[in-house]
Amino acid sequence: MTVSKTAEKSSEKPADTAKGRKDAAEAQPEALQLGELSEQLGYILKRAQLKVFENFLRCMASLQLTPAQFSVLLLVEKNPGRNQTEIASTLGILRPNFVAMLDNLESRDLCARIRSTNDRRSHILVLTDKGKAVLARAKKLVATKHEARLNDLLGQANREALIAMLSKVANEF
Amino acid sequence: MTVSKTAEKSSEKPADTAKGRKDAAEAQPEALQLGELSEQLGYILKRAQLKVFENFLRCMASLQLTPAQFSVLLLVEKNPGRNQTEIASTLGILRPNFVAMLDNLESRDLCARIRSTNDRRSHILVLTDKGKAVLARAKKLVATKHEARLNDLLGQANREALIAMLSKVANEF
DNA sequence: GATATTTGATATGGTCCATAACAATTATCA
DNA sequence: TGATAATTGTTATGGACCATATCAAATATC
Repeated sequence: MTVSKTAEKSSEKPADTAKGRKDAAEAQPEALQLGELSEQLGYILKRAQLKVFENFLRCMASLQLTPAQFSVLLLVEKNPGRNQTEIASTLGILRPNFVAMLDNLESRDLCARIRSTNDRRSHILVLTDKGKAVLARAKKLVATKHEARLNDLLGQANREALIAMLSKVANEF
Repeated sequence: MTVSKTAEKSSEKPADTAKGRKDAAEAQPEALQLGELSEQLGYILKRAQLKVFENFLRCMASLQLTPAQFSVLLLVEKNPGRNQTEIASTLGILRPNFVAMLDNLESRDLCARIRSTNDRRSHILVLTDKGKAVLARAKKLVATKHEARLNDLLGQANREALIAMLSKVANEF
């Protein structure tokens, strides 16, 4: 389905620099027909997902949190005392790829790895005080600037219906 | 929001090999609490998108078409006589990245680049006969095996509502 | 006709995802 | 108990996808 993440650079200049144009009569850029593409589930899903992630990053610019990082902080907060493998696998992150991610969060003093006394192989993950504070601010930004945008766009009822249907697709498709 | 594409390997073995467990009483894997994550738009969107792409690839296994390749074939069919830049930009693909993609499709004799006589810089894209035939079969597979699955899951009305809302998000978020 | 722009292409780097392999630690069980 | 298997975090590595700079050929602009 394609749809890159190039984002806002839709080059809103008149685009009058098209080619096939002799008179001043036909000056349209002759937009392409999307055709059946505009009803393809995967195509629309990916476009929507890219737009949502873009907006998320803009809303979180002041905290410098990516969607993935935000999800890690949320999950660690809700599940204290879990190790890397448990957190990573719940999020669908492979353990090897989770290492660098945690290195990042830990270097920013947002979370910490603690050697478990029960099983000295594993690292228990916890949020630092700063991590808790940042997550609290992040939640507010997400709620007021990000999720609220869905209400403005779809309305409360439709927003809930959308989330419900997407969950169903994510779980049962 | 994370959610890798590791797919089906959810390791459905009893997972009884957990740690904190002395008696046979408490043998649950103690699933993590998703908490607010399960209502995060981006998280669910990405999960749903990965599932849909997975299913798309399975449905198209016999034709070896990725979602991106399918979208290119669809767009070229609906817009004959367009060049690489036009097709690529409509799909949100950057021109440099579109080259290898076309090399692939052309090597499989699904589409062809034709030097334009009007503007000898550009390559007009067309589907080959084989490309048209493959696309026709692909459409049928997508309709019967892929998109039909949404109806089975949500019902016709909800399916249309979901597509409409996702389009709105993709265009106006 | 000199300069700028466009098109397809190459080279390159970044990010994310996936697999193999390893040391340290723990579990299994003969 | 002790040999073997499994688990945890980690490193190394490769692939797929995305983005930028740059280039030659062709065209547009002035």
